[in-house]
Amino acid sequence: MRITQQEIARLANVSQATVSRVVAGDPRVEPEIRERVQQVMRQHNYQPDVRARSLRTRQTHLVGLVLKRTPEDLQGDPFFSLFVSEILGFLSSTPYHLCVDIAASELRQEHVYDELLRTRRVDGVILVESAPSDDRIKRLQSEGFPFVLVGNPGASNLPSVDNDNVLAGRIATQHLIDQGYTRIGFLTGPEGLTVSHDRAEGYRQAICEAGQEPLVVYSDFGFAPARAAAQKMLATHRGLDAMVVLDDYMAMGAIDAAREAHLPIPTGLGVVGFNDTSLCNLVPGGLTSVSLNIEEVVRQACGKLLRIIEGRADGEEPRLIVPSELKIRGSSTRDRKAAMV
Amino acid sequence: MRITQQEIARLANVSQATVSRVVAGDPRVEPEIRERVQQVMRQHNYQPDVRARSLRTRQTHLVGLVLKRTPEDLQGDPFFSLFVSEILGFLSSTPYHLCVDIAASELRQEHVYDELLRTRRVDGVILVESAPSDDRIKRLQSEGFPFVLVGNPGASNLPSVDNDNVLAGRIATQHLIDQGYTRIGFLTGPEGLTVSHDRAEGYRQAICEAGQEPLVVYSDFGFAPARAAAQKMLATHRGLDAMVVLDDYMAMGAIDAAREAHLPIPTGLGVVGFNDTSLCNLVPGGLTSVSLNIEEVVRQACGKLLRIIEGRADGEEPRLIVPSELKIRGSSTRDRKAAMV
DNA sequence: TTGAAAGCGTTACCAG
DNA sequence: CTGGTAACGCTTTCAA
Repeated sequence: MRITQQEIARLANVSQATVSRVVAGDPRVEPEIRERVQQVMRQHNYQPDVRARSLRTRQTHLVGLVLKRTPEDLQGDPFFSLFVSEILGFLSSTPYHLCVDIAASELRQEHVYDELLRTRRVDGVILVESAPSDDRIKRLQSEGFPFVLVGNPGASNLPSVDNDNVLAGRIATQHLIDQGYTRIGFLTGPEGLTVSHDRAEGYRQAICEAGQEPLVVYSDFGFAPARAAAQKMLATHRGLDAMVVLDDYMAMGAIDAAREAHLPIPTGLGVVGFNDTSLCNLVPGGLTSVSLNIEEVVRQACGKLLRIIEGRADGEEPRLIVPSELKIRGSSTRDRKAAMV
Repeated sequence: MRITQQEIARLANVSQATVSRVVAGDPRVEPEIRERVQQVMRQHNYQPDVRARSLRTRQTHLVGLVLKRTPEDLQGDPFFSLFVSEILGFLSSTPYHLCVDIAASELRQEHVYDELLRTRRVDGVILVESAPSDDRIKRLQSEGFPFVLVGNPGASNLPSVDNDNVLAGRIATQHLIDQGYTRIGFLTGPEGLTVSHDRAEGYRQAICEAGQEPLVVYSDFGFAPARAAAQKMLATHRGLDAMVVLDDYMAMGAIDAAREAHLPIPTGLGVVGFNDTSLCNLVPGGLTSVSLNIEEVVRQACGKLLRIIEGRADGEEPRLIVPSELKIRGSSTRDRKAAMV
């Protein structure tokens, strides 16, 4: 059994309360006594039991991240790595830790929700990829549980950090129009997700302003589904000469489909992705991508969550928008003629 | 404040002890009473406070994963996604959760170690990429703290799940030899890591048996460092016609370096990676890779850890080896002549 | 400045 | 089968 304050107290000939004060750095302790207690603590390598402390202080110093995807969907997705590693980086300079959970099915969602929040396992949660009508959000709100949304401001005024996805979709599309592409499709994610919808909306705006015909195709996340969807798009719509794709990973799928269809990139097919992940440098000439500054988004989201948890988020504007930025590479620049395949 | 057993007891006109029994599913409760209590619990959506429970039972149902890399190193690395998502998948069917931490510097390591283990925040830890002489391991052992090593059996008899990395290195190398490559280099990870060393050892064995000259180059993890190292290798050793690379992600860097050096793959340069990640399908013709069956490794490691935590690992063989398997694709098959670049 | 003691919400033991 | 009660290890009043 681990050594307790009680033990330390006995060994240092003081009361357990005094040991607690020394641990807490309470100034109301005679320097001499403090020294004696610290000595004993060091000697026995004492560390306070975080479970007992949690029970008293009602804080676990744990933040939860609940992912809605299946393990399979997560596997090769660099967005996930980026997201998690950025959270870890942020938290490593705070007293908080990260508790990750995965809950693909509705049933699991419910369960994880209960297990994480209602049992008070974590102090707050970061939610990603939640639909605007997400049930969890209502429950979170009604329970007054600290949370922050990433990527889904929706219409309401919930604490969230997001990109202007409509604008991001616009930027990507406008860039392709400016490069002279005339039949531009949009390959997006599953229906019902705000990201999918918003970026498609921006795409529509730009396309319509340019007097072109919009074409939006929904697909599941991931390389293979995107590839299949892109194959179908290319087969069905022969004139297609460019694609905006919901994320870089899916864009890799589209690029693979183009190769199979013997369409050189960017001359035969222009491609723009989102997230500006490390995947972009993996395709010859590079993949043009709209950087959403995820690092910044995550940092802001974590900061906001901790402030909410600690009650320091008083007059703070709940919604925050982090600007996007187009990173132009070979996959969309016709003049460069950086052929691949 | 969340509702407690005390409250439930009052509302159901029973003692708090009885409520506890109902929660625990103790059979020694009058069915009628049980029903009444459950009714009240449902009504108020009662969930036991995990912090109080942890304090009593001395179990947090949390397993820790401590990563030694920096957030930057983690970013685009699909091995990390794979690893974590597999753990999550496994744990989601158990009552355990995952607590991830990152600790790049020695100082942080020490700190995270204390914070996670000595404070009893988690029930056990999964260690990856630890050097064989890792200080943490000794401490873990002397404290009797449950842990399992992944990827580093070293010489000792610690609980671990691993691949036979020497064999994996051999397989990869032998394959290139069989394909007729005659000047094969090995681009490995940082020095001092068992994986780096073991795979290089297998490489050396195969190379020497074939009467070729070994060439091992160390590099940091990640795309960019690997690319830089590969560039240097290709510049310094002109005859080089194939490379075994420590992981797929780094192999992507090597492939990029080859493209810059105008070496077509696989005719100009044969490449074999490790891990068989989704990256392999991202290069035209595919990247040949030694699958380490990470999914299986992770599953075994998690299972073993939980057994150790729960004291069910009695006579169990501590070390476990999961077999590797070569996945042949275009990047190493000369006959196919699937040129890229 | 220090100590005694009251919880925090459970589990588990011991009587009845 | 049920209720009372003592921990679990800590923080935080309240007196001294």
